[in-house]
Amino acid sequence: MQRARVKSPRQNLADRLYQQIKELIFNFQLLPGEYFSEAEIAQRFQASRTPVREALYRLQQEQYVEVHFRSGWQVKPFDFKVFEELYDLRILLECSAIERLCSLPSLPDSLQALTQIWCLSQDERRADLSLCEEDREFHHQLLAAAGNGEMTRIHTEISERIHIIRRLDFTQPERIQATYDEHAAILSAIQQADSEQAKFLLQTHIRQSRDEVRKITLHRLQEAQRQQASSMSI
Amino acid sequence: MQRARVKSPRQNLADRLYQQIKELIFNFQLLPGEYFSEAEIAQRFQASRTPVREALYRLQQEQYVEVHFRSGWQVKPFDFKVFEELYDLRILLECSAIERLCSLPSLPDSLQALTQIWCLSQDERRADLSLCEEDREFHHQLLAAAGNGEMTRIHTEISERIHIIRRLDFTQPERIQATYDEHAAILSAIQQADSEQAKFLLQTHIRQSRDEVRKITLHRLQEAQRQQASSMSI
DNA sequence: GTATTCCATCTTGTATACAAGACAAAGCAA
DNA sequence: TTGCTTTGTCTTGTATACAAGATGGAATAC
Repeated sequence: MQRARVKSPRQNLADRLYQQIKELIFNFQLLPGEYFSEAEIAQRFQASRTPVREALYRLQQEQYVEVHFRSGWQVKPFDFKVFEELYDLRILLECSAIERLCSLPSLPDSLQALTQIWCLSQDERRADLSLCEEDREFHHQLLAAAGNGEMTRIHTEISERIHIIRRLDFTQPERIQATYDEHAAILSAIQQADSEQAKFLLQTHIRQSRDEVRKITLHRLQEAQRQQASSMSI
Repeated sequence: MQRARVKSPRQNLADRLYQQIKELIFNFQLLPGEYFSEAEIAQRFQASRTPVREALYRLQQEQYVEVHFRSGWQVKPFDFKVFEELYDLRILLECSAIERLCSLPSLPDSLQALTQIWCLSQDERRADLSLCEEDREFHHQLLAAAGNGEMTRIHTEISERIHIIRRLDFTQPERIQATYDEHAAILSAIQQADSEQAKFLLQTHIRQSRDEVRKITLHRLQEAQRQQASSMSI
């Protein structure tokens, strides 16, 4: 008979590398479309190729990078069509969550907590970049509260993938104010169990974000690439 | 300047092992909850641990197995709650695909082709187990025709996970007849661009499949485990 | 008999060695 | 110059060696 066994008590080197390589990509230190080798990464982080490969294969499965047979790795080039698809998938998942939430007899506590963060008067609101994380948390909590673990897992995964461009949008003050307004309105509709209204608001909210991102991304991307280029020439 | 590079021209050993280990799980040669080690797998397939590990980590990301820190691997135990969640996610994705399809001016050719497979008279119908694959293909084509590649990718992934229990259901003749009828009705509704009717039929179809599976799985699972046990004792 | 400690064994995690093939630049022929 | 061949270097794919720690049973103390 088997005993219960520990479930990875500490973080592997491979896990750390996974995070660190992902950060390289998100910070545009590895640019979309750029080629690199396992040895480069291993040297940069003072590790051997084995855990680097493990991290890279994980990133490959999550669609961030791609391996070419004996010819190195490549950061997946930006594909705006894919981002649009991911946004649509997000809308689908979150609308489904809203429908579920509105059919519940009472709201879960986790959603009540969201009110304290988002339903604020103008002068109580924050405007720093950490709000981008709060925003992700808002949408994540919608899914989590709806109670379907698999949907939540998928939603988290695609939110993470969208994050790389979504972040670029979160520096504009008027967008931040709009986010506060829209989140508050969505929560209010859910509290009134008005499923149709909540879904409409959410769709508008996400589509707006999607359109904003579509507008600014090319510009910001070039900016990020220039920054990267100049920092490398120092 | 970088050249175009080949994209894995042949199948890796790791890829093959991934398939083979997955088959072990699907055939219940590795039972849900069972512990095993990398070395066992490596020896069984006459390979080294490296590609085995790569395959296992991939299976771990897809939720089939789990690694325990320095204490071996485990096939994830059956969790019926998860299967229910996956079924609900499938319904959501396929209903979304149907809505999209019904809004198109004309049906894609790939859907027309499905009619030839499913809209058959009683005596033209087949009844072998290969229909299980056709069934997956049917639902896959719905997603593919709707045109959202990411939704299709996710749908394929969860269909694969459901397949392990879905297969057990596909031996009952009356279930096969019902599948023919229901697929034909769904296609017909889509052809008439009757989104609501198609969605209703599809939901009923998938929920029925889910409920059937729920009923028989425990029985069949024990059967499969007995078979496995007896083949091992020979 | 029971609980505890210790140790041999087994497992994964990581590093390294080697093999097979892709790539690119140099050399060469026309 | 242009195109082809060759060859050396680089990259991933796979095998193996070693390290750190988990597990389980035997030995021990009581």
